[in-house]
Amino acid sequence: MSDTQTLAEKVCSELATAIVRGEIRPGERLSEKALVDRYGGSRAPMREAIQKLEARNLVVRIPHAGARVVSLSLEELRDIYEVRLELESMACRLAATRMSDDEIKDLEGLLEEHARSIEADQGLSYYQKSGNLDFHYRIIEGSKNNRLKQMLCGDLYHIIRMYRYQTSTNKQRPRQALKEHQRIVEAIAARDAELAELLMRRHIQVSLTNLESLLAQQEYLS
Amino acid sequence: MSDTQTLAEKVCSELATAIVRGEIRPGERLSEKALVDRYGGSRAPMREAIQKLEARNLVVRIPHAGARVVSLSLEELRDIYEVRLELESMACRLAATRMSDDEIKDLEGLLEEHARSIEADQGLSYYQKSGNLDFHYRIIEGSKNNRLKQMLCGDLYHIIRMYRYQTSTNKQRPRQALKEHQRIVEAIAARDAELAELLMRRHIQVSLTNLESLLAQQEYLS
DNA sequence: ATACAGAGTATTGTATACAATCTTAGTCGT
DNA sequence: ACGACTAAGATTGTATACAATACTCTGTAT
Repeated sequence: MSDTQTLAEKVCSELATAIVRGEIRPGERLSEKALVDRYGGSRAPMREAIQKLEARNLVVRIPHAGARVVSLSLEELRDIYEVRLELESMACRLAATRMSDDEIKDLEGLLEEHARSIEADQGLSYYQKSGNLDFHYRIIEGSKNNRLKQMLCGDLYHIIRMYRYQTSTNKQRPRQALKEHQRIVEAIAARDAELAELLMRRHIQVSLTNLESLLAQQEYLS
Repeated sequence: MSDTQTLAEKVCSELATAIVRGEIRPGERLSEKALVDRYGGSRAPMREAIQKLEARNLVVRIPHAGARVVSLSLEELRDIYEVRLELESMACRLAATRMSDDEIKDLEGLLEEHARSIEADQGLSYYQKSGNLDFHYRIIEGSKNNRLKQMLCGDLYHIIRMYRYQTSTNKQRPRQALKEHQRIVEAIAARDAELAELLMRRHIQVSLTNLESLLAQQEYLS
């Protein structure tokens, strides 16, 4: 069971990271021939890779006209954030009743690690990069709802990460974010689902609010 | 712009309805050759059709092993209902603030139609079939959130309709459901987002509660 | 009788070739 | 100068052929 991975899957995941990293820009075209030239193989696997990306909402395909990297308007981005806000709050509520004591212990340990990393003031970027995601990911895991997990991690997060430069709020408030994380975990440990949901909602709300103010500015211009 | 629809799309939508109607049963295999024999054409479009179905979560594909119609456990179904409950409640909350007065008027008209149809006691099945869906669809539309609409109508509803025999609750309570619909619309018309969300949540909750009791029974057996 | 191994078949993954559609550049007319 | 039409080129949709993998059935050994 070494490399049973299909070529289409490999190309798909490579393209996905390239898109998320911005190496391929929104609106840019993905021609099948160009992918053949770049990754080798034939058109069939490339086509399949593109379709997989379409399923992840990373590209838009128009019959006979080709595929383009998705290019979201601010309004579409607001829609996504709105849904994410709701689903992740829900996940937090469920996690408060469904996480095992051990999982909660682990989560507390993770936060302590983050705290140390911040105090050392050198893992700041670490905290930003994977730490924040890690925390949210564990909450989602804790919801014990696989469909929810699939929707949040599979569909929404790819796009959110792609446009993460919008979430400039989080950049210089790691301590504040950590505090909020801690209070969320406290609520979960207390099995207080309502409070946990509320705190998570507030925690994510800042990004959404920012986005909405951007939207408002944009409307002034038109 | 007559029949610019691609063969893969045609096969995909035909298969989708066949799956939702139960003509192709959960767990059944979808061989590419069989599809060629049934729908004509060659393997390439059939493959693409299957991939599209996978994107809709109607089939599961395993590399080198083929595709099967998705077969959900009760637990997976619970997950889906849980997410649907949350998202549709959210849609209702948003609709209360975002629907235009005209749209609300239309919605009230729709409910009056349903009422007549029920009193006549002949369109009972009509109410069940498209009427119920129509109501929920309009609320979702009213949320003005296209991503939310896509998730609910595109991904979740296909599967929910596929397993609708589970929602036996709704069968003999059209009057009750209509009442609930009316109160929801009243809340929307009053622009009371919180109440509208709460009422929708309760309205859908019965199905979820049923499912959970089924789950509980199942656990007794194991 | 059951479990395991292996060959053969069937099915999927990939490559290439052809047909249909769109895009683009250029020309013509107003 | 600008817009509509036309034709060449490029790209996608479809068909067919080959390669790689998985499934199945048979036979043997325990």
